[in-house]
Amino acid sequence: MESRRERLRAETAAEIKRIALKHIAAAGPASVSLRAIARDMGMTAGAIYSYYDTRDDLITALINDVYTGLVQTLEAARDSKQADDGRGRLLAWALAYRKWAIANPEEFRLLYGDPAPGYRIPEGGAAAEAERRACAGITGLVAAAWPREVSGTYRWSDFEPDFVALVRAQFPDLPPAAIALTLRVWGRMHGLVALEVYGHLRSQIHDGAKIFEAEMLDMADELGL
Amino acid sequence: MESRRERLRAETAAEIKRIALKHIAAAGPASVSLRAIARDMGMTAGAIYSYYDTRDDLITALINDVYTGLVQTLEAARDSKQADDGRGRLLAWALAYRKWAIANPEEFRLLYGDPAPGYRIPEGGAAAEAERRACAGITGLVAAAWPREVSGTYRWSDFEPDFVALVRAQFPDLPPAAIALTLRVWGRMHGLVALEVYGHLRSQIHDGAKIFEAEMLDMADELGL
DNA sequence: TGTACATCAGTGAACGCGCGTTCACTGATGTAC
DNA sequence: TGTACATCAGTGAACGCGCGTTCACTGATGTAC
Repeated sequence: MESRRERLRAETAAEIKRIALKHIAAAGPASVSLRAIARDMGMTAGAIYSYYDTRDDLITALINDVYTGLVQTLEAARDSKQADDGRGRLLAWALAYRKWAIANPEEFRLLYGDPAPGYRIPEGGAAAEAERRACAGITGLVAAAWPREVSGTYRWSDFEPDFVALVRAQFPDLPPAAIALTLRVWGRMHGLVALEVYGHLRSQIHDGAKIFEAEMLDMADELGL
Repeated sequence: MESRRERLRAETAAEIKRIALKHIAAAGPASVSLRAIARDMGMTAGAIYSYYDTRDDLITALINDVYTGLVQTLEAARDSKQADDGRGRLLAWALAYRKWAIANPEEFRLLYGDPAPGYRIPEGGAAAEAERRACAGITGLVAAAWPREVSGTYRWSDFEPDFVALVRAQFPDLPPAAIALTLRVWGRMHGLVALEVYGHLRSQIHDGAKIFEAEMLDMADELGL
């Protein structure tokens, strides 16, 4: 029931994002400028305002798209392994995370660095939704390794209520300590990748794949997977 | 043997950095602007060019100072523990890393995020020197846990030659696998801190201290410390 | 101690840039009769 | 099928902004005799 006009409109909105992403990939998140995008599209800068109210709105849309894409990639990698292969699923997720980051460093910076000068991430946006989904994915991977022993004792009140509600709905049997472990696993996956993408391993090592894989293998061992 | 003029000059150069750091702490690394600094100092923007040839030169100087300060903090924390307390020293270093990052989030972003729009880190600068020093510090902590078993087999050629030379001079008995472990330890320390500083744990947890400490305790255990 | 000169930190004005955003408008596309 | 009108995507010019950088200059501070 969508008119020709609506279709064209949606296509233009999508092309704006496509060009913006091209700029990000080429020169980093800071290079997203409405004028530059318009120039590339053969349009006037003002025209973009029919599609996005504000530059920040566009950035938000980009973050949503990129984050959703990343999560889909991770889920697909995980699901390429048998459901009962907890170890394989965890490793597939982790390696896909690094692979995506190395292949899309600027997009990684968009999500996990400073998205753009002066930009503030909106509180309840769709990026937060994608982040929740990623987090739930890791929780599922950790759940496969449960029960087990970890450092520290936790209560549900250690976590944000909204997040607790979400987790408990999806994983009714997991204790708070498992959530703590989920976040730790996430951090452990993230650390080497962030260092590598931001160039901090460059003067030590040419390729971070090997130590990242070793780290993830040992992590899987320690999780008992 | 320094003249009055030289002293004043050095003081002004230092004040420029001090004000720049204040701006970074207040509004992030992207907010460093020569004009804003000059304004705060009651000077003209052009005057800064007697002290720093370029905006990027100033940023480089800031990164050097901040990184050096961080490394000194870490070394001091480590050295507050007995030399034979390998576990205590590792934990002191790690906790000091997070504490510094949480207390100085914008400085952390300056070092580990995008320093400033359009800024490229110079190759052989003093920031690289500070990074080497940090890396050597962790190597020392890992050395205390050696020998032990880890995933993967390594050759010296897996690492950058300059870095290898440095490590072998300082720790002649360590094998390449220990260096790999050093980088992994660094990554593991960095991951949760980076996520927390960039706000990615905000919707899950109010305070990352507890899970970070648990992660570091388990890491020390796994290192056999 | 006093004078003549050199140094050099800081001024102020200018250059040229790209940016986000607004707004009155044009002209093509769609709709209703 | 043809006409009258409504919609609305995109124009182009403007606003005001802050930025890095350059440059001829002034005037105070230091130096040499």
